[in-house]
Amino acid sequence: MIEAQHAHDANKPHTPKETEVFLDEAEAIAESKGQKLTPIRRKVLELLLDSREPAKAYDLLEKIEGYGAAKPPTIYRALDFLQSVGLAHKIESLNAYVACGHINHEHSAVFLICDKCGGAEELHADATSSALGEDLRAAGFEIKATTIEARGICRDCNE
Amino acid sequence: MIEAQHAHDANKPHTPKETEVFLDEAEAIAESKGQKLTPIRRKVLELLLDSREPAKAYDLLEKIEGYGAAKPPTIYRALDFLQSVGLAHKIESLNAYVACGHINHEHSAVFLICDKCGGAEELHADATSSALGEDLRAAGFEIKATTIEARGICRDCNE
DNA sequence: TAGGCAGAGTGATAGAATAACGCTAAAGAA
DNA sequence: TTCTTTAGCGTTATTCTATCACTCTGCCTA
Repeated sequence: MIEAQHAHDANKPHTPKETEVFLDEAEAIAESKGQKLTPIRRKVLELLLDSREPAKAYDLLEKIEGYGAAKPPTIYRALDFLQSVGLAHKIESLNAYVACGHINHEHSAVFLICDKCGGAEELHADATSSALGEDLRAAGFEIKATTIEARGICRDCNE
Repeated sequence: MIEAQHAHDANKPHTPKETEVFLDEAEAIAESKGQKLTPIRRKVLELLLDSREPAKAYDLLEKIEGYGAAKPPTIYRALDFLQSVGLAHKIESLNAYVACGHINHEHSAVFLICDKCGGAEELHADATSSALGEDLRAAGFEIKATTIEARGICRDCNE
């Protein structure tokens, strides 16, 4: 098992150094799953990490441009890959993407989306997850994946 | 308070009669909020009720056609209205819409989306809702709305 | 009656995502 | 090594989802 206990806090800006460390961890994680973090995938993940807010696919498209004018499928393929190995999430209610802040957790994450600052915090909400699992089992539903998102005002914006 | 305890089960097909009764209830609900269930809004709600699966906006567009060729804004305005008065929900992970099956609940609904039959059951998951409220309070987050959706296989399809 | 406004029509466009194809280069088999 | 396969990416086009900006109408109210 790869140890990817990374230093940075997903909700704070990070230094270039931290980002690079994280990207190297991500590469190791991908390889531990027999997958490759190609330059494009790495670049997209880097953009997600650098973004203070959930990133839209077409914004990534523009930002990656200096790199070699990317077209939509390029971005979407990279995003699909990152999601498939657990390095990124899609926030359905925003049609936007974030780097995963909790590598190594078999998580069903909860996202707290602040309507004021536009940020999205990834919360590891154990009570919610287990309650949901319970409610769904009771309903006879076999879970494959869950999406939990909350809109509101975050702690910082409420001060 | 209007009593809108309606007879039909949201996950079973309903008779035209049931649909009409429900639409009349819906009209009363809208009016109790100082809003009007105009013919277009009523028609869109009717289409949602008649649909066995979550309905896509552009499918509604086609179905409403005999009615007077509608354009996208017409549908989206009707859907926005229905959501605003709690008569419909958007399922974010499908970009599709359903009539609300639990009128009169101040609910944060949970949707169980079956990958096999394509249906979406609206579940009143109390344990989950309160756990989520708890987790979010603990995180200092002020909730305005929540989206909870599960993908998987429903009870019926598992038999 | 005049004014204001919500609702709806309409054409255009923005934004999100995928289809379908071909090319290349690296990995695996012979 | 050489052949074969396949994953990844480039490219064009298209589909699907949603909103903008403007107009018109009919209702309510002053």
